[in-house]
Amino acid sequence: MINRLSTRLMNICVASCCKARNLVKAEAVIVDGIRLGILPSVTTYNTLVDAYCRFVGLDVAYSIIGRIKEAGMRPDVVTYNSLIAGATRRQLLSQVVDLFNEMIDAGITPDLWSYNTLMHCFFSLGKPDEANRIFQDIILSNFSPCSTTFNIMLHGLCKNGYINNALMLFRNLERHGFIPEIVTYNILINGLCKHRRLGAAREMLQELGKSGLEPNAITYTTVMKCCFRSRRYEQGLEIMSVMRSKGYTFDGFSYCTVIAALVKTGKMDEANYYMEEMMISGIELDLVSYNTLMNSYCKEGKVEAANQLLDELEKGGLECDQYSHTIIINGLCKAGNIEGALRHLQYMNVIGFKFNLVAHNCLIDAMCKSGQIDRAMRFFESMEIKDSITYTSLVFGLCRERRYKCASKLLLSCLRSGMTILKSAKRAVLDGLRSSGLTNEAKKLQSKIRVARTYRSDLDLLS
DNA sequence: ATAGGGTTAG
Repeated sequence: MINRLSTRLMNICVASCCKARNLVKAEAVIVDGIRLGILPSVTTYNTLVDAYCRFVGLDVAYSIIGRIKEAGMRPDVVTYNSLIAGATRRQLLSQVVDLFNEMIDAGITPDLWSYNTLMHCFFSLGKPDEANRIFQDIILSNFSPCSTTFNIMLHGLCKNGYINNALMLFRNLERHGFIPEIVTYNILINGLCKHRRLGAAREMLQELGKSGLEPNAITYTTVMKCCFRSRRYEQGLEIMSVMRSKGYTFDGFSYCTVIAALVKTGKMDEANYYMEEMMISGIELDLVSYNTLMNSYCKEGKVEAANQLLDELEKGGLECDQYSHTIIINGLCKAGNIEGALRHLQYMNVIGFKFNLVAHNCLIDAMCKSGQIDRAMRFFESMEIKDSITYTSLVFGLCRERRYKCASKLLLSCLRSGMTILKSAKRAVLDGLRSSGLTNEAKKLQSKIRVARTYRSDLDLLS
């Protein structure tokens, strides 16, 4: 009895060390416990599995299964659920599937948590059909879905472009005996904002108010971000001041939203003010905060400082992502250092990052703006993926060099690939053709643009 | 022990 109580105490200690990301101390607590004759339970190990998954790596977490067996116990459904969640966070589908099978082979029956996580995994990998199959299985099986099941489903539908299906499911929630939570509303408001359905988002916000729930910091940050995205900066900043005056948590997410918007609009004084405030607020800076700071440095031309920050965060145990590197590449481009940017792009490639469209677009634009249009065209040919931003930069670049015929060809191939292009880019080409006496070419281009548009809307109707 | 908001390019 005393020992079991001690085990529970040990679990509380281990959990608190894990929460503080101090895994060395967590292990030390276990060693000390064993010395005193207190044996860890599966729960103790499960706590470790989750922490190793989150903060160290999947392999180390997985190796705990061996330790559980050595201690004469068996891993349980929680052990596997934690590992599956870890693999899901890292988007490792094959490992998720392997773990699932291994769990079943070990005679452990997956529970609702397992299926919820699996569903989330499929959604985050862009496999909505598979996720939906799991959802149907849950509904038809003996499990009763819980609120998380519905929230994961709604979020997954929104993220995969099925906002209308999400709304339909939302309207049917009551039939499933489920009352929307604040999380549910936040998921839908965000989905509507991302699909630029601001009116519907506002209605949802009102509905949230009427339901008796209070919007929280996440709701506010979502709506604020939406304002910035639709270039209503004043309105966004107003929401920020409401948040602050009403005493809502103003955390790293909110700071990054505001700082990025200020940097984007060139309001560097205000951006610096909030950056300073964020840094002295005691909020632990995470990767996204660092990326936001790096981008701000770059905007001021301090690429070296941004690079230092990149080293600093890696020394601090964080791992740079493609945003970090793209921000540096963009910074180098904007500072006119195309060679440096190309070197960094190659470095990204060497350390295992996949093709990054944004980084390539930065380089295309920089080459165009520095008068190296032929180099830009060669670089363009080498790109495995292109989008409307790639084309826009090049079309403007070609117009700047008065190569209107070439610009016209590129414009058409953009439209014919089903992409849209800025109106101002079309106008630059048409005006250019006319001003250089190619009136006939301009007319032809205009009608071809019209044909491309009709064709595109036919495609839209078909899909 | 799973779910919601933040960072890059024309």
